[in-house]
Amino acid sequence: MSPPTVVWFRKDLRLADNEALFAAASRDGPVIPLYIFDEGVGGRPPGAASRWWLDKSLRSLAEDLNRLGAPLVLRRGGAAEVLKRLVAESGAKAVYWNRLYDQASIVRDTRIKADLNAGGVEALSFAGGMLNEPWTVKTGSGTPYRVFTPYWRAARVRIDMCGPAPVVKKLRANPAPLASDPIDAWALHPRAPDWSGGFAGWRPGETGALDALKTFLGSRLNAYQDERNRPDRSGTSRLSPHLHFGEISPRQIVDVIRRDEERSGAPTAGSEAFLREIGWRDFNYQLLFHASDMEHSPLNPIFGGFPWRQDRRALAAWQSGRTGYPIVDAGMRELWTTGWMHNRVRMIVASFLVKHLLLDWQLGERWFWDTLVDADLANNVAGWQWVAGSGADAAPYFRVFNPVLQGEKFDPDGVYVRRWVPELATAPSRFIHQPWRAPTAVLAACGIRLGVSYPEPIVDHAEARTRALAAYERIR
DNA sequence: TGAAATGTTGGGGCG
DNA sequence: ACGCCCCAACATTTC
Repeated sequence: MSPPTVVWFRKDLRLADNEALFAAASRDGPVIPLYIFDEGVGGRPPGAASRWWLDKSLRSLAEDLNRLGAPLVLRRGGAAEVLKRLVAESGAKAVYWNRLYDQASIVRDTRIKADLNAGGVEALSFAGGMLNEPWTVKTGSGTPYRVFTPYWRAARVRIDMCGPAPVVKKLRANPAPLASDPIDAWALHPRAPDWSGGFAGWRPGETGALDALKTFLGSRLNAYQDERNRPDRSGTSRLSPHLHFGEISPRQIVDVIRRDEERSGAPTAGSEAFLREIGWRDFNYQLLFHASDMEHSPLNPIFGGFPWRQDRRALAAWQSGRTGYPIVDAGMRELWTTGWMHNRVRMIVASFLVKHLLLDWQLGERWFWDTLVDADLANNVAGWQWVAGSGADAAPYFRVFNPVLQGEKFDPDGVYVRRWVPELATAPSRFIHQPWRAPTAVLAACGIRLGVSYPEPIVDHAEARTRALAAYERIR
């Protein structure tokens, strides 16, 4: 009997387009699928919303693997030690995994690979969940791209060369059963209190991911370019958490879109716009790969001296959706309730924290990390630095979103605001994004008491804008 | 993947 | 009829 191969699952909780799993399944011996819950080395621990998702995603993966014949082994602890022990227990001669690209994971995995190899165990890593790995797309002079558009021009043509790995249909189980933690023991699902009631719309796991993609392609892709900025409608793919956990890979998405295009003749504006968003994900990964300290410090060094304010009350108002700006508050409450926020609104609330409140983007980044089901180091860090103006290809600092205009433009009837800020549900559309401008009689007729049932704006937009521009002048 | 300030233009009211 | 002014509407520039 050939020795078993361990497949170490990380951010690739899927059976399709899983190179490591496919390679292991193609060998003679049994396959031991393993997931390690490692809260120590290997980057920051997942936030609360991510833990909620991980719980369901692992259960789904375990079911799928059972169906293929090889049960998922769950273990907790330092990855190096867990792997060493499992290899000894099982007599495995190979450990396969799909690569991660953040600094902490790279350091850990490199060491593990060397240790395993030194112990006579073959350690192999495979291309994971990107269209192009971070080091593959370079400018003519060999440096990484810092601006998205030229990056995408170069990356876009390369993605056509790679197709997804075949779906794994059958696995040979390890003859001897291996100990596995009961997943309940990891307490990933919140209790006392269980605040996850609003997460019920999600279906973590590979099946849920494929269904989400199918629904999106079938009904929303065509209009994506126009609808994706409308938080009052469901124009986005909602694939972000599935992508983060690797329940579906970008390559699968490209593949499905391409076959869709072949059927209809030509690429549509919708599919190109959507691909571009997947391209942003790759772009962010390669930014963080080439500048790993951007997790903690601004990519543009002049922002190191930025005069951020300290204001716990303002931060709390932002976090809890009580800034008095309806579109901001709606977004923050959608996030808190569902673990997700529409991308357009993410830009608005982020701009508000950084520019209107002059609070350090890292405070917002940490909050998103804890509350988003799709919290992803590269996307989160790059996104916040983009908004703050300190990142690569960033929005210029003087570009200050006006939350009233943004609301009127992208949520014209206030449908989104009414949904998430029920205190304002009866406000006339004219004033839904600026209730403080409504005549007293109008407010009274709707039962709104500013400062009582809904807050007054915690900052004045014009003043905040001037203050932000002045702060920028100080570091310029 | 903005907004606000400033500049320009052209139609219409009006003396 | 003519010029002046007002002010949308749009364009450009500045932050």
